[in-house]
Amino acid sequence: MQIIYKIMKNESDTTITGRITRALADRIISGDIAPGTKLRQDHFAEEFGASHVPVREAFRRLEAQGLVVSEPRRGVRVASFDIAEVREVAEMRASLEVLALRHAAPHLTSAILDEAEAINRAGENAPDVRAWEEANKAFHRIILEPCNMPRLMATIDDLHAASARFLFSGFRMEWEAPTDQDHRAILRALHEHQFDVAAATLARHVKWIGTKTGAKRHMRTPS
Amino acid sequence: MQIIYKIMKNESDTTITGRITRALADRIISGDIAPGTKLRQDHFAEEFGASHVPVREAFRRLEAQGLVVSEPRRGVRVASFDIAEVREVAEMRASLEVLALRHAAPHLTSAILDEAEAINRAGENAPDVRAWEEANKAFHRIILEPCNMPRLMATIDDLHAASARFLFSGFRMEWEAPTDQDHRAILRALHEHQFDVAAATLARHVKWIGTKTGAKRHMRTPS
DNA sequence: TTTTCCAATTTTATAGATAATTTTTATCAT
DNA sequence: ATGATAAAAATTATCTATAAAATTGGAAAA
Repeated sequence: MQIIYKIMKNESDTTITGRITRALADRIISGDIAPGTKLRQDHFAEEFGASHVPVREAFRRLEAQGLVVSEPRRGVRVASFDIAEVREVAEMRASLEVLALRHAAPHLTSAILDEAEAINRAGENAPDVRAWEEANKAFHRIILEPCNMPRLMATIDDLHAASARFLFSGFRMEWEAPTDQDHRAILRALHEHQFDVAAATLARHVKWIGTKTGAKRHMRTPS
Repeated sequence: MQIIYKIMKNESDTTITGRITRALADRIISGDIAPGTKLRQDHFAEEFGASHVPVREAFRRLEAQGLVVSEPRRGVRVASFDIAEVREVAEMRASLEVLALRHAAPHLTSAILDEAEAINRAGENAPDVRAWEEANKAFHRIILEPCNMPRLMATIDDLHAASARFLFSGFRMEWEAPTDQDHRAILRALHEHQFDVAAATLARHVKWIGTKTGAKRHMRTPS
């Protein structure tokens, strides 16, 4: 999967396929398009004023990210998920983010940690889930990025996208910005060079998000 | 990256895109097509007696697996790799395979362990690297699969493919089938329900493969 | 000789058209 | 009514054609 290093950057806007990929990913993650919905290529071709070829290519990328599933000759539909997958993604994130943190730790400057703290504060004041998730992603990314492992980061990004889906599906209405104790604890540990503590906290944090988020309802194909 | 659950099965042969994807992946992994080689869509379209549209879709899948890199409007080329990436993939594998093993452990029957042992023996008698790698992959897969985490397994599969590339590139000529002590140690630990020992051995084993394999030469774009 | 620039060629990206398959709908028999 | 069946419609997969961009090769200038 997922390894589409460039897609997260602006290179995707160069090509029609890129624009479509981004737009569809956004809608799927935000829950705008429900799990199980079948995605017709002509429909989106028309919507984006394009032919269906770039739409199909976008589908392939989304498939690689695990956002849609594709059955040959039967089209693609938005990937559905259940508690098991929520936990699976959380566990994968925990493992990989800890790995990233271990490698990033030596390169973490206090400038970076300060910025992380700023991002964290922004998250705590976020007006809605969407903004909070944005800050949350940014927080994780800024402290992990210095690991200098592009493939690892790409995989983590994909997992974040999956996590975000669960988050938006579960918390949609009854949500308020929490003060993120875990993030603070992680930063404190990093400041004091207690990398094992930081890693352990990060792992617990990510797994907790997993259970907290998806436990409420299953998002299954509407039958 | 990577999450193309179906591709490993036979579903890929249903469609032209699938056949092309499989064929190209095989050639890239085996080193048949060198890193950095630019892949022209028309060329493969002609070779496979198809148009370039399915070729492009195959490219997108390969891109997701990290086997090719694509620059908009400039085509795709076989992904090159260096020591850093070899180590990166090894570390990711170590983390994720340990995770998988932890979840698989409770479901490991002695029947499964016996089969794993048989596969291991087959690997030790393998006539060439290719056969050894096949057995190696099968060994890892059979003890991890019971974790029942499809996304995790798909990611691990992609990482295995990357590892195989390094293996084939580094050991091409001077190779002979080793008796795999690590595999045996892992099985022994699993038999005795010493899961932590098994996990630790697995992690060390995977990382060792990483260093041993890729250390010899860099595969960079021929300039 | 080297460099720069422009045209010719190649290659990618997208569109439009066609074939093949699946899904739906309507009809008929039980 | 219910279920099976077949024709019709819709949809996917692929092909052929066209447009746009990049690469190449060579000519002109320094």
